[in-house]
Amino acid sequence: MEAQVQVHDAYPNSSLNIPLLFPNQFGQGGSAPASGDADGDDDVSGASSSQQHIRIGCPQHGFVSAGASDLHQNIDLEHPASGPHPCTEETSSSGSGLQQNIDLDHPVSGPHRYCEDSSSSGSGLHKNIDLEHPASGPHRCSEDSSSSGSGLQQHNNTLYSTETFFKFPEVNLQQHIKSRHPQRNARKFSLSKCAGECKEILHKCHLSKRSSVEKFCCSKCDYVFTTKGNFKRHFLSKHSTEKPFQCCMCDYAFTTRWKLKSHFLSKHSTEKPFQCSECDFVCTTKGNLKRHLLFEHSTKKPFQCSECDYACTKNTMEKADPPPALKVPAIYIKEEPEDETEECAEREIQSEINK
DNA sequence: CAGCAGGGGGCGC
DNA sequence: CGCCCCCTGCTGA
Ligand SMILES: [Zn+2]
Ligand SMILES: [Zn+2]
Ligand SMILES: [Zn+2]
Repeated sequence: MEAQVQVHDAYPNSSLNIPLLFPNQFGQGGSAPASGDADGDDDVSGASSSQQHIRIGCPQHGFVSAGASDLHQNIDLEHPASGPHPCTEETSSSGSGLQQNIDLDHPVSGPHRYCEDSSSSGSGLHKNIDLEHPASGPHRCSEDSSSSGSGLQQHNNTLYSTETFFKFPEVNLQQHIKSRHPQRNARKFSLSKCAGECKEILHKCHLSKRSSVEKFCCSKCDYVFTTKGNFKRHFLSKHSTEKPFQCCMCDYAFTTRWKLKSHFLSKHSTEKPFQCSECDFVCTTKGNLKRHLLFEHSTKKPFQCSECDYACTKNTMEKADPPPALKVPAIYIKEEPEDETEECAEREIQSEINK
């Protein structure tokens, strides 16, 4: 929560300036694959972990856990000493490869919590600060060799330039890793049973015999993806509980950095960079502006019923203008008049009629 | 009607 | 892989 996510300009048409206050101390604001470990710990609230007084550092990455159980759990889950070493990214699944991965601990990476002003309050995460960073006790920063109290304090002050509000709110090691070391998370993912499962349910296929284009099919839901990356994203969002990208201002977590960014911009930023050219309306997303334009300033009704003259601005199950005479289920409202969708709609209608 | 989260396509690096 | 785009669905005013 404390460090900034590197902000690419998601809104090139605006001067949107997200108040990310903390320098990216961990490196280049690195790529953070949307992936996680296998523990399935989806509780991003971070507010529930039994606290013990003994702090034990994880030998793998130096983070000082709040409790021995946390540490143990971490070691079991994050640094398996044995096992099949499934890896999605490497053809080699040998133990040495695993060791190599482990040795790559803490590459340059950026933590991925969006943080706003320190004067803000109300984040459930914030209340954990005292748990993690009491006034005394050893605090080894996982990314920093500085382990002395004063050194760390200085370190934290540097990291979290807005006084002391955002330090380490995470209450256990896993949460710490999730929030601080996404890159590392990615590696863990590659080692985890989660990744193994991901690999298991990925079926490469060629949709058409004529086509040489490889497609990626999820065997769990039979969805076909055009790229492996899209499949992986799908896996993470649908078949995994991991959401490594946590918002610092609320308890929401996301599977991708971009979604976190979107969330932060819409929920925690006061900026509304999208201004309607026809009225005073402003909003946070381009999509909303587009919808507004469609609803408010367009006389076009692109969605024409194939069965009658009814037309409207929507093609969804949202409340649309009810058809004049008969209530036509949304399924009967055909899409934009493209050949394929038209055929599709016709087929659907036919099948409904046949029922 | 607007805010916002979820999810997939696709492009550029 | 990160990012942007788009669409969809849910929700509440
Ligand atoms: Zn699936
Ligand atoms: Zn948030
Ligand atoms: Zn307008």
